[in-house]
Amino acid sequence: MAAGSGSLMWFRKGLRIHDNPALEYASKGSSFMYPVFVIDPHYMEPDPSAFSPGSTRAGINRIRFLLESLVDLDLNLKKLGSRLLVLKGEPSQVLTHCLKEWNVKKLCFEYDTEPYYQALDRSVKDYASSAGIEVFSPVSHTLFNPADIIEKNGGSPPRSYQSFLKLAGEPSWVSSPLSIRVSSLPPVGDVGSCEVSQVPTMEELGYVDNDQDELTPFRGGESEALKRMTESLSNKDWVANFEKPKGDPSAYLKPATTVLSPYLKFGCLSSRYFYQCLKGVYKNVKRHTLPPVSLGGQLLWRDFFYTVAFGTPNFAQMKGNGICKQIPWNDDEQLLAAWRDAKTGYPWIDAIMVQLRKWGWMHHLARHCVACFLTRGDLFVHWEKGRDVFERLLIDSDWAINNGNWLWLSCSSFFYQYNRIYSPISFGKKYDPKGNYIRHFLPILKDMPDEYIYEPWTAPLSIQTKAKCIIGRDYPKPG
DNA sequence: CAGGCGTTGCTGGA
DNA sequence: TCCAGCAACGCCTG
Repeated sequence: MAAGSGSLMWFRKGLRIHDNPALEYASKGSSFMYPVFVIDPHYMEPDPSAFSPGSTRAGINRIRFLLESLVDLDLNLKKLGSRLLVLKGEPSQVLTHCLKEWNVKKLCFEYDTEPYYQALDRSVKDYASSAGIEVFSPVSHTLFNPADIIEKNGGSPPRSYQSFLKLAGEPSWVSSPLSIRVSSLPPVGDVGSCEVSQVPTMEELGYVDNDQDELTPFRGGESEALKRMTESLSNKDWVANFEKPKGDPSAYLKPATTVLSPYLKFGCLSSRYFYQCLKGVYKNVKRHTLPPVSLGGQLLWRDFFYTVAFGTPNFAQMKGNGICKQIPWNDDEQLLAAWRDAKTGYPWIDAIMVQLRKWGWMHHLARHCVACFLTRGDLFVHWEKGRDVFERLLIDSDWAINNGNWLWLSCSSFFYQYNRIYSPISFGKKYDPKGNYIRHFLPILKDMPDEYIYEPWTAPLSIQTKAKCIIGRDYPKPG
């Protein structure tokens, strides 16, 4: 096939050109480079039996976000003289076939700490080394290498944020420039018999009858990520004074946070580049907030959860998880379904669940409210059940962070002050006394007077009639 | 092994 | 807006 040396750049996360060491290495000294993304049926196969449109593991919002990110990646590759090759199938089989067919000498992909990729990458690496192919798999998804932190701590991950900070220190790369701009890439070689396609549409993937009436307002892709980051960082005052717990969870027209999490999840934005840019802002202001509440602190939380998740066997479950408190949760499918389908009868809780379903994103504190409500706060349903719903519906769904936060909120690990419960009535009222957030996501309650919007079951029947919302008929009464 | 402390609770009072 | 009181867990440090 290709004379000289060819390389294969395998994209999974890390859907970006900037600060992408695997891409840089793949392009260096190669006469051909094959940039590949594999549509993995494990994640992408439509599942009509799921509780909302999408696949078994991802709702349509996240699948759409991924496809948008791939389209943008393809465009950015094309500007550099390359393009994205999309293939379908079980990734290790597809990869093995491509490696054989294209006769490449180098296989490059970003290191991934999730169990699914740990197993997958093992099999791909095994094949590559048996075939004499060089494998380059750098850590570039997080600020630190989780394995380094664990080693520094004597083999086990730190279990508190403060001890994590001490172990981590400043990232080694922080003062040296990251590779942000790429001027050109090697051309794509002959694809031979491999079935290469363009980035598919939702319809081509088999998502035909999307009955969802409102889709996420957040568009995927590296270009959008960089634009969004630049906009957020341009408000230096806001950046310098950012305190996560002071954000307003009911703000939806202009969210109280950056909403960069979905871009970090897919690697459309490099967390390291974000960190460096943030440092640049901090340098130019008199004073700024600090971890854990600062904006930079949020990136460190991300690394904290990646580190604990990587170093904890059975992290994503209660049983066999050494850091998880063993709690006799109930297994009530009806309570779970009411929570999942926004039918608890508490407008604040239900509105958040509707935002999750429609947007695939809610404010961090809103997530806390519904997670607390499902588990230790009210329903006492197993955190793994809530985790599954979030994992599927969130566009920023991240294995380590999602599981970590469910462990946190259910008081199973990291946090144990179980008497601190978010009130499903008064917590939201503090921020949004008129209930604008509820009215937007639960329009059935849009004419309910302010004084009853958080507790509509207390409204006299005459008021309910006037508001065209009878509790128990048009909107549920709390169980 | 005891004491300090922990990103983001709630209510009620000043 | 800030505080005390509530009741009280378990990790980390010395």
